[in-house]
Amino acid sequence: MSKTTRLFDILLFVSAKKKFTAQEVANEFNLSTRTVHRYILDLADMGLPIYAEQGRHGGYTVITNTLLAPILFTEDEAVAIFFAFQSLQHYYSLPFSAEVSSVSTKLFSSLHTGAQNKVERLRHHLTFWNPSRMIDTPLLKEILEICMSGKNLRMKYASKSGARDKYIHPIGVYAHDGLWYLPAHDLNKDKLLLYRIDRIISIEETEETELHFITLEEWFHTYEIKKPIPLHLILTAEGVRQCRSISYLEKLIHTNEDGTGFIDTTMDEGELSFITPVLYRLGHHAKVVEPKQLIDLMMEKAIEIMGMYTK
Amino acid sequence: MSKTTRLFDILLFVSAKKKFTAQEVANEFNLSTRTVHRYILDLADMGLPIYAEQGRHGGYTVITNTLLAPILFTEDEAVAIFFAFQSLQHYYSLPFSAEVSSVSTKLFSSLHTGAQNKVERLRHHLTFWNPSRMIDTPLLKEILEICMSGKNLRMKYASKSGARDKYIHPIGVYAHDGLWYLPAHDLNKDKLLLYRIDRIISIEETEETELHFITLEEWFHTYEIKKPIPLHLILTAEGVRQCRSISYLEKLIHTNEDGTGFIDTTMDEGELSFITPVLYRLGHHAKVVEPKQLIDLMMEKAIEIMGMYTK
DNA sequence: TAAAACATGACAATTGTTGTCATGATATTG
DNA sequence: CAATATCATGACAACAATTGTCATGTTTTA
Repeated sequence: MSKTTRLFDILLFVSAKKKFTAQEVANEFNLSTRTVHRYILDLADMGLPIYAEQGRHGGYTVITNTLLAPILFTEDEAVAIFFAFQSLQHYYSLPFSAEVSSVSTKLFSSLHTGAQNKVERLRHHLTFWNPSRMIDTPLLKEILEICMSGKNLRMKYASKSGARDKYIHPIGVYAHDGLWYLPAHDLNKDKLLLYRIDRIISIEETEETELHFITLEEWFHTYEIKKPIPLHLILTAEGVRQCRSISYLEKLIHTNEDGTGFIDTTMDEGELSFITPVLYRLGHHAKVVEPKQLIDLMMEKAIEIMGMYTK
Repeated sequence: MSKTTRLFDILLFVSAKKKFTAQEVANEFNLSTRTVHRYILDLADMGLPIYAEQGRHGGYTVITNTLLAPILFTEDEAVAIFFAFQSLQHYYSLPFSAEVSSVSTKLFSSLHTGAQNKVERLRHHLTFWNPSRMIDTPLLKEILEICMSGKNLRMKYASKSGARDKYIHPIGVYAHDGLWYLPAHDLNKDKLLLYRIDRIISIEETEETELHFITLEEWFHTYEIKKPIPLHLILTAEGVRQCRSISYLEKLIHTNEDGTGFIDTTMDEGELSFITPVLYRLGHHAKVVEPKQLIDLMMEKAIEIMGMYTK
């Protein structure tokens, strides 16, 4: 085996072990301790942050986190990583903010000047934008930990009606539009609900549970209709155009030859509150045929608004 | 210099040069051609995709993109890259889709089994969600190129009133909520406008221009009020709560001791169309005091809706 | 056919690596 | 304080790897 390969093997071995003696490495790799000392000098020269403690119970200690085998990237790949991180930049809270900047620095400095310029130029013309929020989500990391541990959670939550105590089994966390959400099984109400993590005031971890709950992936793909109600809309040509930009509706549009269209599907009653403002904005470009409830909600709102501004 | 270092130097040299002869490398690094041949064999063994053409004008050719010096990452950094890419996963179109999967594979396979499991577990509990769109944006890459070249652009654009020819100077592209946008200077109307890239039907590049336009960064930070109008809202406690989730308004909220609040600011007339549906949804939780125009728009909408559903 | 390139083998000269032994420094333990 | 376990470093011979030179091919093209 070549010296280089062996050196990297030792690098991985010691960086995983964090603390070790020369003798241990010598045994593991069948080398003399003298050679191990020489190797460690080489690794230190290569920049591995390692220090030695002398005397009985002494030994070497590696400071960094566990290292990975060196990876060769192409320039294009480095650029992709760069912009992937850029897309996270707008988040006020992230589970791994330190890593984002350390990786960016490593990559950027390993690019030659020409490529660095190219990245800089790209940065002036390409962005992944998210609303930059001022809302802090201090409990994010802790809640993610609890999700992974499979434990239940008692928390104080700032709901519509004030601070409430909740007892839940968290499924996972996800970010959307600059905010962090927590889908969870409410153990008091026995149903799946969605919480905003920034609205969680305090938490109190509890025991592990035996019960199996769905995963986050399943949560996203579960589209459970509990109380099915019909949704039937008639769209003008402009209505079709606008609905195509609404991810929730775009897959449901049927288009006529003249450019107008319609939507005829079944939805869950719970979605009414989401769809009402959408249809509100569409105005006469989307006429609701069914359900009656939706028409009523829109009328109510219209009356509410009119009542506010007419004497 | 150790063989390894030299080998990597040569790797970087040849991967940047793409096509070269053994003699060139021998001169560059002061080696005999025999040794260079041996080195190239080593690199090929290490997996560098390289092939040789024999005969006069022959030489070696490296197939991949330019490679970077090998980079050592920590496990945590690898995980961060993973999830950064995950956040891009929902985009139907990306300027660098191939790289995303190649990097993910490289990183994942370099993790040891324990860490692979950890990533898998994290994946079940952490997601960056974006609406997954079905809208294709085939011209994205080309338009990004044109942005970077500084050229003007003639295009056919599917606007509200049908396909229109536009003559613009593109500033840059950005993604938001699963869609790609193009801020650009309209050279006919002489003002900054925002286009949806998926609505661009065809493009036709034109000459470079001398004029200086703003960068994408500046575009995001420019908040130009052309026709200032006042915005004065009175919020209930629930209105305050809801406004805090609207990134556009959250910074403007003033809160009273009892939990209610108000917004008193100046905005541009152009923002009226954006803010009307927002206030509509807030209903009686946000009462508009000023401007009159906004009240009128809301009343109009309310009348439009009422007219649709009353005989 | 000559020239320019890759391909590969043999071999001696040179260079690099390793283990052994030796010596020293430093910290801990009984 | 002496014994012990650890790092640190030097010298040197045995061994292993690398390199350059020379030789002999092959392939392609002007």
